[in-house]
Amino acid sequence: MQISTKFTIAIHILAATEYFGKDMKVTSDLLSASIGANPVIIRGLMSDMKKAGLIETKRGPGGITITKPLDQITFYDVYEAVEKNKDELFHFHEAPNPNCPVGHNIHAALDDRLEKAQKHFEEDLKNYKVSDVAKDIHKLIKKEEAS
Amino acid sequence: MQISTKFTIAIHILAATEYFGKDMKVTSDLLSASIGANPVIIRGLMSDMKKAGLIETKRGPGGITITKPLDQITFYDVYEAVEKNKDELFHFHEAPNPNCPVGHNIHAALDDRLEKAQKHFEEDLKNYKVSDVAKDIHKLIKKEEAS
DNA sequence: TGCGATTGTTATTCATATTATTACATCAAA
DNA sequence: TTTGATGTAATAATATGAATAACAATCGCA
Repeated sequence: MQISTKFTIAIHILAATEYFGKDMKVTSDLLSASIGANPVIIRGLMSDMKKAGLIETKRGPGGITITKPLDQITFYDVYEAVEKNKDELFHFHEAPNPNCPVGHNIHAALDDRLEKAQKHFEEDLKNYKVSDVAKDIHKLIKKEEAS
Repeated sequence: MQISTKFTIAIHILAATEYFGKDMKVTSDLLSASIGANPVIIRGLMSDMKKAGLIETKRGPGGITITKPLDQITFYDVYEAVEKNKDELFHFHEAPNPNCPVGHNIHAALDDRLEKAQKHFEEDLKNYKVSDVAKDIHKLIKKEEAS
């Protein structure tokens, strides 16, 4: 029961692109090295985020460009872009017995509440900006360099 | 990426026990039939909920007894009792590169925010009471019987 | 005391989802 | 047209979830 690594990897992609993008070309191979995940996974996430309008990619010359300022990208944007099965955070058991009065009605009694909880979770994700993560990384790196 | 069926099954167990408990002995086999899941799974969840103090069980004579009034059991109590890996809702990729400044600091920059989002999710689950589900089931069954 | 019923628990298998890997087509720019 | 990157499919490896079988442990009752 965990949200897949795709989510944290995608945020890592954005943060690393912001950090390295000024100085060098950011490719799936470079990101793969920073993240420690397979380049194909990175490319898949790049593709997902491209479809969601968060980044631009180019073949050949390669490299990622972030299309929106990071302070306009929330955790929810990333979550929505890359996570599968996000439509149903809760997983209902398949076959409650239709001949049992409880089994027959459990769905109706539960679904609204689960949807509400899921909605609240998603809304909360909108409160975290990727730019804040990027800022913290800059700070942490500066602190390291100073010491 | 889904919360396992354990959670909804556990709520089903409580609701069915409340509904049937007055009239008959509620065993893992009975629940298994209502829920459509294997009795061993049910027993495992019974055991988890027993440890969490939500129900009492007995061998031999068998049957579940709910030890707390249902309006004192929230979705969070159930979630906490049965869900594995609930300590880390978000799944970090294992091996960010320690030699990369971003890979090296991504954890520190992200963990607090992920913990906060997780905490909010858990807090929200405390707003839903199992008794409300049970009440709705009673209502729905009565409506069916009337028609 | 011994029997039947039920929970408690382990081990095994099966199914599904996640991640890694290989391979190669596609495309953009020099 | 060559080079270097993305895009994507197919496959394998791994992890997790769930089903199942088997049996020990326990309780109540005759």
